[in-house]
Amino acid sequence: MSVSEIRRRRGPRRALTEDEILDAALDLLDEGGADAASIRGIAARVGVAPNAVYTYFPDKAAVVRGLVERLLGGVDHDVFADRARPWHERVEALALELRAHLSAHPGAVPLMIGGPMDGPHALTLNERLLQLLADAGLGPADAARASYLLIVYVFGSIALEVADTSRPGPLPPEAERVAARKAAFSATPADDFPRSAEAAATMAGYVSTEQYLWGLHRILGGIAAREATPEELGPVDLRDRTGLREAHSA
Amino acid sequence: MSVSEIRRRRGPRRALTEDEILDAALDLLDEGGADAASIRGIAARVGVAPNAVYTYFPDKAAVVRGLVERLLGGVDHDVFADRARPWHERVEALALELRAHLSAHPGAVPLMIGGPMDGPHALTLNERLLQLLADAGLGPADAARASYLLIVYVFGSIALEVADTSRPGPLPPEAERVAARKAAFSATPADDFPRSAEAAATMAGYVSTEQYLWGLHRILGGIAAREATPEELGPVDLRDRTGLREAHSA
DNA sequence: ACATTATCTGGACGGCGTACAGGAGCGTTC
DNA sequence: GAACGCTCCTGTACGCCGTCCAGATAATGT
Repeated sequence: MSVSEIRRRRGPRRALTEDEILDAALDLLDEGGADAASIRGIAARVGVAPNAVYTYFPDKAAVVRGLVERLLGGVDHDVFADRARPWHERVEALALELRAHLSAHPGAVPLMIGGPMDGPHALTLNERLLQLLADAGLGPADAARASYLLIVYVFGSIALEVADTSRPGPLPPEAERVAARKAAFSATPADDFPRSAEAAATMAGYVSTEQYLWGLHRILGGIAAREATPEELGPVDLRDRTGLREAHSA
Repeated sequence: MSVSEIRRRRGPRRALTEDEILDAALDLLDEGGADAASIRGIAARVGVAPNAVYTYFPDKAAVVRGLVERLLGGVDHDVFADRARPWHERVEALALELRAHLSAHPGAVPLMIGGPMDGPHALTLNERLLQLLADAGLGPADAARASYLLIVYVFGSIALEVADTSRPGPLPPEAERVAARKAAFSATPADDFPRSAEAAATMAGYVSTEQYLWGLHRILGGIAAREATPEELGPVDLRDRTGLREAHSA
């Protein structure tokens, strides 16, 4: 301490740091959901006027980007760094670590999928995953597609889970969520949706982490099978209407 | 036409219908993104005062729910209804139909994953998918988990894709999106992220629909393998920190 | 000491979702 | 047919949001 920081700026000393602002934003996010993390709320929490925040971030989107970056930076890389373990165990460890880490701040999940994740921490995470898949013996193309698949599953799964319990505040414990889900689904008319009702009754015995891992294991199995027999993509009728709309122009 | 509708309400005739409001909301969504679909904007487009909308919907969330329901209701069920075809082809047809349908309104994707999809059309879709998986020979529990896995993949994949090109308006054609992606990724410093850069270079040759199908095929393969050898879930270290937080209370 | 520049403030603008009160249209009931 | 009562739409307003502008203040470079 007491190390006098060299100050390059000319004006008065800053009252805060970017990190303090992100801390306040994260607290508000955890307490009151995404709506509570407003510029004015953040400013009030750190004790400055609302527009003082614009000294540190150019606009709210930058604050959100910083928040996402901070959260992704907190992911523990050690739990899947051991290259001696089988690759699917390492992927599973990564998936569980990410899930645990992101579920601790459910309000941030919509912010993540709301914009591109291209910050340095996001890229680092992607890089680690690609390295992991390369260790597993996948070629560059398959590794890239497999990482995309895994990322979609991990983030999509958490996003859907958060969406189902979208009240602000921390996620309730898993048992409670399962119970609420059971109640909600069993309220669906079994006459109109017999299989949904049956599925609800069956699924109620499974905690959602187990369900999460089931899907992850199917994906890992599919990737492993692809690795074993790398046949080409079958003849598929690509009917991407999105691309067709502006065809024949230009 | 000219069928005089019986009017049960006592007051003056309604100037609009719920559908007109949803039409206007969808138009605004397509033109200007999620932000443009405001209550005031919708009201202006249909030519009423902003609060007149509250005659038809109790609040904005209800409008959004109606919008999501309308979009899900527009999914063509015929493309995967043929029970004579192999089940994985039917799932693929469903996935492609959903992708094409939702990509036509990218602004709506954040609205879908922003809240639970529990409307009648959403349940119908889930019901069809469960039926499809039951036709494939999966038991109720596996069918439920497999449908969850597929739904996560389809919606998560579209959501991430939309997030990467989050400017309002319709999605650009696929070739353009791939080019933009290539440019963005190749701008990542190859020194810090060598594998990401390599992946970007490799992936640039693949259109995103192909990538989408690659992941889908891995999932289908994983499900099929599970169907063939239904071994139990392996011994997995469940470390759900979410559930642990409130343990030992109550 | 002076000029320069970064920082924070009060105030304001336009937009949002939405609540409240009032007036006008229309079916119901005497 | 006239009065009633319900329904719809409007004007207005409140509190919130993100963000900009002008001004005061504090620190640095010269």
